[in-house]
Amino acid sequence: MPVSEEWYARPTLDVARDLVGAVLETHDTTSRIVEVEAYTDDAASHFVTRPRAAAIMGSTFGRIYVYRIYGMHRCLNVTTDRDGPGAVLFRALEPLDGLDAMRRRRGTDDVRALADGPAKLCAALGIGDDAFGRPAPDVLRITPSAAPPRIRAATRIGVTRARTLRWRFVLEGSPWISRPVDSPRRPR
DNA sequence: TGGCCGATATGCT
DNA sequence: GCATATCGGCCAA
Repeated sequence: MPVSEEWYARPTLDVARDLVGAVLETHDTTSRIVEVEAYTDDAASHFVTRPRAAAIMGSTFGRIYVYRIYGMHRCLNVTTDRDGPGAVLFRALEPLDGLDAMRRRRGTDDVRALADGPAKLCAALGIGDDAFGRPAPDVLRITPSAAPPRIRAATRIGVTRARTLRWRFVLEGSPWISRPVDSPRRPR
């Protein structure tokens, strides 16, 4: 059973963890979510660094938040938390079905590289700026895994602030993640 | 209104 | 490992 908007109203970290291992369907693709990151009101969050563009993080839950970065890339989030600002960034997917559509939109035949990064998966799914603000269930059908998967927590990728937070969550042992998890003993 | 910077991807050394 | 494409969002001035 796909989740409703209400499912995203819970605390951001709970939603983020529950998304790992879930099956994600769009109108023409099916994937497993293998890597996400959580953002709330921490120093690295767009709610802080892009207060206007990311205001949706504070005022909604269960809505699509798409942002642009480095001019050409788009990344996909869902807003969370009824009681405060929050969003979960989708960072990597394991493609299950609709591979041809993904290949076409990504412009590559390398299955490994179809969705192993936030901008790559956004392109692979065909999510554009027009999805901004739409109810998540209208765009993404999310079905959490029946049995809780093994999850590994790590530091978030590419952020320069709030580096100590381990709010990157990956599916243990998945070969589809965007980068190896960092060691807890050697924070960067 | 100018200038800096970024939750990235890719190609080259 | 490193350079760089490419541009919206933001804020200082």
